[in-house]
Amino acid sequence: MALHVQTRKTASGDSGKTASGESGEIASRLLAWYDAHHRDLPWRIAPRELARGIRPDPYRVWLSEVMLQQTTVEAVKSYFRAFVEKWPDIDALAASPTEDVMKAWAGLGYYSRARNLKACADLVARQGGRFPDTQAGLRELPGIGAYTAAAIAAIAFDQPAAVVDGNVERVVSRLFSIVTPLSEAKSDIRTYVERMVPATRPGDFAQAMMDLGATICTPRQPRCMLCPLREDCSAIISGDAERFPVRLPKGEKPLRRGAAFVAVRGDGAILLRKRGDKGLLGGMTEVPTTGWTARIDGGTTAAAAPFPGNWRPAGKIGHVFTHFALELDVFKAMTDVAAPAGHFWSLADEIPGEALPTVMKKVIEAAIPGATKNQRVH
DNA sequence: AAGTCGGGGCA
DNA sequence: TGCCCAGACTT
Repeated sequence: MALHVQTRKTASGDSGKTASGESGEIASRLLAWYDAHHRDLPWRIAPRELARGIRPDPYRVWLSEVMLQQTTVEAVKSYFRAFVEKWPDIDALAASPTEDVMKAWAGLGYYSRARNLKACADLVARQGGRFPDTQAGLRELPGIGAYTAAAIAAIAFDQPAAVVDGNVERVVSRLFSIVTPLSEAKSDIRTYVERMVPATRPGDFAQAMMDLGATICTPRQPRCMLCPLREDCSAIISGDAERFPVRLPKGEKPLRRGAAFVAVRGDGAILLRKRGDKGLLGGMTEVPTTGWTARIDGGTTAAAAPFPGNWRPAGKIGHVFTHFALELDVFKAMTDVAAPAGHFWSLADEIPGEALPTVMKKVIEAAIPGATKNQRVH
C-alpha cells in the first residue's frame, strides 16, 4: 500500500490498546475530549448514560444514521423526533404504508432513502424485528452501505468497526497531511482509521471523530488551538489544515428549463400526480410539468399544459439540484375538470401533508401563496 | 471510477 | 455563488 503522506513521528505509549494492538494514544485523547465536549443529540446515548448501563436502541441508531446521510445534524433533528413519535419501533414503521413514510420524509431530500428505509423495516420486521449485529449482516440491508453498517455496528453493538464519513476523512487527511485527492485516498484513510479504532468504546470513538470534525476540525477555519489531537496532527505544524482534504475540481452545473401547471378548483383543491418510484424525486408527488430539458431557447408556454385551460403566467421559480439547476415557468388556471388519468385533486387542507419535495412547494407557493403551509389555529 | 440523487447553512 | 454535509446505489 502506497501512502502518499507526510507522516510525523508517532507518539509512543502502552496505554489504550487498539483493536489491532497498536498504540492508541489518539483514541485515548479523543475519548477524553468526547467525555467533556460531546454534542447532546436526540438519538445519542451520552457517555455517562452508557457507563450506567443504558444501551442504545438499534432502531433509533439506524434511523438517525440513514437520516444523517449527506444531511446536516440540524436538518435531521425535527425529522428524527417526528419519526420516533409516529413510529416508536421497527414494527410500527413496517406496519405503515410507504406513502405515509414518503409524506413524513418530504423536504429532507434524497428520497430513495425513505423508500429503502421502509423496505429495510419490512425486511427486519419479517425476520423477527432485530437488526443483524455484524457489519456484514447490516451491509446486506437496503439503504445501508459501508458507512452506515460500520456506524450501527460500532454504536449499537459495540463492535470495533472503522467508521469513515466525511468528517473522518477530513480529520484523518489533516492528521497525516494526505495530499492525494480524496477520491483516491479513501482506501488509505480507511486503513488509518482501522489502526486507530480502540477495542473499548468503539461507538464513542466513532462519534467522537465526527463531533471533532463537526465542531473543531471544520472544513473552513478549523479551531486547531482547541483540538485534543493538535499534538498528533501533521497539518497543524504548517498551519494549513484548511487545505485538506484535497479534492478534484468539479465540473459545471448545467441549467434545465420547463413549465409547471397549477390547476385550481373552485373549492381550492389543486391537481397533483405521483412520480415514478425510481429516479429524481422518485415516489414523490408533483404538479403536472413539461419535461425538464437542457435547451435555453424561448420560454415555455401554456401550449404544453396537460389539458386545455385558461392558463395564466404565475411567476418563475428556480431550484438547484446536486448535478443541475432548474428554472420552471409557473402557470395557473381555475378549472373544475375531472382529474385526468394518473392525476388527483388534493384538498386545500391536505396540501401541506402531501409528499411534496421542496421544488414543488416553491411552484405551488408561486401560484397560491401560503397553500403548502399548515394553517394557524387561532 | 464516475454519475445520479435534495436541501439547507454558511462564508 | 460555491462548498459541504454521519453516503447509497447504479452503470
